[in-house]
Amino acid sequence: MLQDMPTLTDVARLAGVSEITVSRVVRNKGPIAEATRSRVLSAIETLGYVPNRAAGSLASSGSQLMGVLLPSLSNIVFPEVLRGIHSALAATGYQPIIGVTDYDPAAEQSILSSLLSWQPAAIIMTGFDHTEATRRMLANSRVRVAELMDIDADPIDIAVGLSHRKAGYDAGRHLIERGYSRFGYVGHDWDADRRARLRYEGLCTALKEAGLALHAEQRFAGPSSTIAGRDTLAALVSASPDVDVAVFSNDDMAVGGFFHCLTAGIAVKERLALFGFNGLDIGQSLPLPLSTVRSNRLLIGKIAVEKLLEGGERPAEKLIVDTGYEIITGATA
Amino acid sequence: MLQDMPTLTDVARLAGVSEITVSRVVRNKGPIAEATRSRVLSAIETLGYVPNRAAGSLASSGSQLMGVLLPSLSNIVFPEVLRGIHSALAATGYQPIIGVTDYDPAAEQSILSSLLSWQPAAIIMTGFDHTEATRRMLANSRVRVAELMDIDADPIDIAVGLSHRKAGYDAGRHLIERGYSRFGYVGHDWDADRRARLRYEGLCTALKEAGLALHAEQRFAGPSSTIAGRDTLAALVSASPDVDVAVFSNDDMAVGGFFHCLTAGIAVKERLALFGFNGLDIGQSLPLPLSTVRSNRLLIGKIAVEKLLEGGERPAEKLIVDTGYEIITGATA
DNA sequence: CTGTTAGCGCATTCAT
DNA sequence: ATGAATGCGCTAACAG
Repeated sequence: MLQDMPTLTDVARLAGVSEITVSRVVRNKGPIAEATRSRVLSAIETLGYVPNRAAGSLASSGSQLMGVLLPSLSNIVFPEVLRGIHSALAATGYQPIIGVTDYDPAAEQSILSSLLSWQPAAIIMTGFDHTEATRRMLANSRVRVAELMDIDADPIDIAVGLSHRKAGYDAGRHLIERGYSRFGYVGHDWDADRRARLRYEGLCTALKEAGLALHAEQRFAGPSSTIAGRDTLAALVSASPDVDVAVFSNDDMAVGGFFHCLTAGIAVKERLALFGFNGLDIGQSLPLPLSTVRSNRLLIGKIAVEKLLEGGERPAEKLIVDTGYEIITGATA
Repeated sequence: MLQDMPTLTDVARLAGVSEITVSRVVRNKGPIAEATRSRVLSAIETLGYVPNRAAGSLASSGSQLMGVLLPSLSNIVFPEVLRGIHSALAATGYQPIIGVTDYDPAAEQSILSSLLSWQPAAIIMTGFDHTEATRRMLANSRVRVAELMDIDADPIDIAVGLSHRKAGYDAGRHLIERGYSRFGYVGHDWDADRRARLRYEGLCTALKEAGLALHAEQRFAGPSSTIAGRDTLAALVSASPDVDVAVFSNDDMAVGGFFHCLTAGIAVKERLALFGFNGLDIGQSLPLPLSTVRSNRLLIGKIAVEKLLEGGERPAEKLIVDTGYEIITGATA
């Protein structure tokens, strides 16, 4: 869509040097005499030259693009990961080129192919749920790949995240130690959100080990949201009024649950304890800070970028980075 | 970073046709016999061919990329705009390539130059606050540009958004009609967020016209957040206990204010009314749905893409699309 | 420290 | 409906 923009050749002519010299100045590569450099720089300035990266990318068979595949932008968690990615990228001159899969492996596959066609330096994906074709494309292209959020499975190359199963387990232990025994679970659709399910499984394991079991359970048949959490807790409480703690699939749901308690006049913690997952700001700004587990979304994005850019070729060894988590005691449990 | 990936030539050889025929099949362009098409398609399949868009872009001097410049990813509003952009793009085969400016025009300029180097089909930016160099680059490149969120100034090409000044004014009128008279304003840093300031100005105009003025005012010296809203309202109320309505710079701040009222035992609406801006889900899921103004973030992103892709060349006429807003009466004012 | 040569993979002419 | 020739703007590899 551009037009007769100035090219390397124009800059070179004006500066009285060869094209490759201009190229070197632009990329800060190779030794350049200060005098030439500044001559070139001023030529660039006066012409308003903007390099054409398509050409550069073609010539060097590589790009300064990093492909990012996110399942969704509706869940605040992924913009936060993207923010971490962006913060690590900012210093480097790389740009993220993003696609949204809507939790659909087939969509992921088609978007991946379209991202790969830009010869990205690396690919960042979410989770381990890929089609066979996706795996093949990744294998053929040999780009480095990071799979984020989760470390409960075997990665293609690099995994950065936390063990959701273990986080769920530890949350269960924590609550059991605090004396709760009649557990309710308030969840959302986990066909899409596989990690919520892993936390659920971890929780159940902890209960079983303590000779307990889930006392009640309600799952909203859609994505998580404050409103879903509010309504689903209402349903849970009306079906099983005697639960003493509600564990939510995440903080959004838990904040909604908190609102329900306010409305229904349920004394939070005294009569019903609430526990979330993620450690979002909104939960911590509640009149009673939410008891939850802090996951490090920014860090996950940041580390993924660092690790991807660190090495050159994809090594034989797979890499798993555990960004950990931390139980926030809070005031709701 | 790729390696010996198959190219058009390989596909052509395997299918027994010329390169250009393969190219035509890939791009669905020009007349192709069904027989050849399927032969080519299966060759593509067996080789696992992925087109190289850098080459395509170079040859055709255009790309299927849309540059998106966002001021921030921390404020939920911008991921939502991005979601609108993405939803409109999804059908088209375009990919967004994004940059985050942190509200800094100089950063915007450098990121823009880096985005332009990919020969994007169009550019989406936020607001009207650009450096001179930015304007020059945009003029030279001749790409179509949409400036989002705001329509209170003269756009380069297309503006999509709403009049924040008018929204602030209407909010003021609405509250005055409901009988409030001792207005407090709870804001955040508006050096960055120019639109918050426009709303503030609109509010002040409405007050002045009614023979009123702001009774009290507190501005948090940082970005908006629930916690900032909570603490800043606390400061406002302690300095001026007699305000009867608090107008917040946005919903995040207002939700924080609501939490403060809960904690401090202030009867919302009876003793102190609360009013926000944006119409976020979180505000509407409060025990008392927040009184606020709905801005249409998804729509803004969506329309921007549609308008950008609609025409070919940049026309002489500038285009301004008002996506409007709507006062949500809610229950907090 | 700087220049020469040769192509990267594809799309745009214009033919056939 | 298909093909041949040419070049997009840049960089790798080697010289010098």
